[in-house]
Amino acid sequence: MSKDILLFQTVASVLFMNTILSNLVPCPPACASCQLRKTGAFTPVDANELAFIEAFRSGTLALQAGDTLIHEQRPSGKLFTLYAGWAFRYKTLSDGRRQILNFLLPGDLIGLQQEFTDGAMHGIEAVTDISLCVFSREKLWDLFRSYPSLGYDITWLAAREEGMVDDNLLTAGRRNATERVAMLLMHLYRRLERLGLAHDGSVAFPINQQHVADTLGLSLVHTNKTMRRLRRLGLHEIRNGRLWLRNPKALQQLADYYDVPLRKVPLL
Amino acid sequence: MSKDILLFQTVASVLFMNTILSNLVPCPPACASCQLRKTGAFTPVDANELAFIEAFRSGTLALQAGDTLIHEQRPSGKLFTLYAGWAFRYKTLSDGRRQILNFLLPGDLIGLQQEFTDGAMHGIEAVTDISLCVFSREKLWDLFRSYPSLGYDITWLAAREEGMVDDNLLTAGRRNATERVAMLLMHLYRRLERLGLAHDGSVAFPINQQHVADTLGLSLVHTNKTMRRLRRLGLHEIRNGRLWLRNPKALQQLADYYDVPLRKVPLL
DNA sequence: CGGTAGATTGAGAGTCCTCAAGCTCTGTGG
DNA sequence: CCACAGAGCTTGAGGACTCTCAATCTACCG
Repeated sequence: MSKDILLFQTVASVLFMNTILSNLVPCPPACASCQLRKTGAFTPVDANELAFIEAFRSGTLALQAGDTLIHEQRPSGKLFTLYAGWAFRYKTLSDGRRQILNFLLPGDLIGLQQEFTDGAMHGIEAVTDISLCVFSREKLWDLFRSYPSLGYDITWLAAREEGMVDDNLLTAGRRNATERVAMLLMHLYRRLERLGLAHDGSVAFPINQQHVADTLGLSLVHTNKTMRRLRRLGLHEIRNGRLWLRNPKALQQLADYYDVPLRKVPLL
Repeated sequence: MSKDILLFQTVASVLFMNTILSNLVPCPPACASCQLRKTGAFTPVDANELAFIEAFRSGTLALQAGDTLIHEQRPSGKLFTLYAGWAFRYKTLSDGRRQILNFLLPGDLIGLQQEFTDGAMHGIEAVTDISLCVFSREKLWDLFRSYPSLGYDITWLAAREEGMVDDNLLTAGRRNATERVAMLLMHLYRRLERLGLAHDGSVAFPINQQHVADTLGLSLVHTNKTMRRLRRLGLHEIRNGRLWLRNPKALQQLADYYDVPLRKVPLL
């Protein structure tokens, strides 16, 4: 830590420091100044809806990389919208084998299944430092009653996430290691790009090979060898926490990936 | 076909014949006489809601085993509730590899993702002859607006189905062949049991080993060898289209399966 | 009795996994 | 300024699990 930073720390709160050090983007105090909505990736809401969302929101929350937002098995009582950073949903078997179900990126609604699903639960863990808007579950019914349009949006989000898990199941069940890696790279790149998070042909890529392995249902070693090969073939490059698709065409073909028209998505 | 049947055919419509021959249970003309609701597996609705559902329903449909209800890629414009029989959701890669995403049993809502999901679509195929209630998608928004409680129910169903796909992803990604088979047998048995479809310790089991393989992400041959072994070990038995769990404890342990308290589920 | 769908089995080949080390980079402490 | 520890990435080797190919067998149907 440099002298300047140390000096700075004497006048800034530790919390704020963490923010600076990790590049965490905190949630804005009011939904009106939400930066996510300005990306154009989300469906617009009218003033009334926005006001309701604002009232629905019970606060914000910041977690550090590696923290657990929702524990497997333990119901959470809250809903969240991920505002900044990466997280993932996962399930584990009792002997520790872990499967990542899907990654959560800014704008994703978190915790909906906790309420409804009757199977065992899933956990949610932060990949990077993250900031979230918090909603209380008790008010969810109010939302459906008062603003059916928002209820409709929530159903949309639920169905969209299911579609994502569907894709991951197809990948884990029927693609080989090479195809799986290619699929994941394409999928994440496109999602981030849609959010306007691609810069100079690259996107942030904060996950490690263990995350990739747990997502794809592969071992760490085989994941490594597969990614290494794809990199040697010049298909992609991961460096300094960023991902470049050096040959998207080839990756797309390998993965049997189809680009879909980017639709706007609801944002709560 | 026996003489009696041939004789009978002369006075009955072919459609009706199909019904008889396949044991198809047709949808009742009115929701008030819905047999599914009487099973006790579903959350009760009040008279107003029931009336709305009745109005929402635009008709019924019967399909034969093997028929495709919704084609991959092609949007369907309709929603369905499966009334009787088995179906499944699936996705395929362009070279034909198929992954079954989840099985659909009586009471399951079908086609919700078609509206919302932005990835490629999934197909839906009938395993047995099936009968369905049909709803027009245009009225879905009406439903949310007029009966927020039903909108809430639909979100519930969407989240519940996602939970099921989550489980299947964990299975395909992290369980070995033996565990996968054990998991599927437990899962299907419990779901059918909950619907009151277990009789004398067995449930209908109309799927073949190719279905099992496509569900679990295994090859047909390896699926066969695995199921054969479990049967030799006395864990289960499949005969005449029915499934017996001869040793549920062992299956449960193998699969790392946890029985969950059976909650009532909404029914549209 | 031939034809077809589905279940079985054997054999050999691959893909993927586990075990075991090294290597690189970064932050920490002496 | 360098040794050291920890996290993450890489590589090699051998073995286990699954896959593909090829038949055979059974049950049911016309």
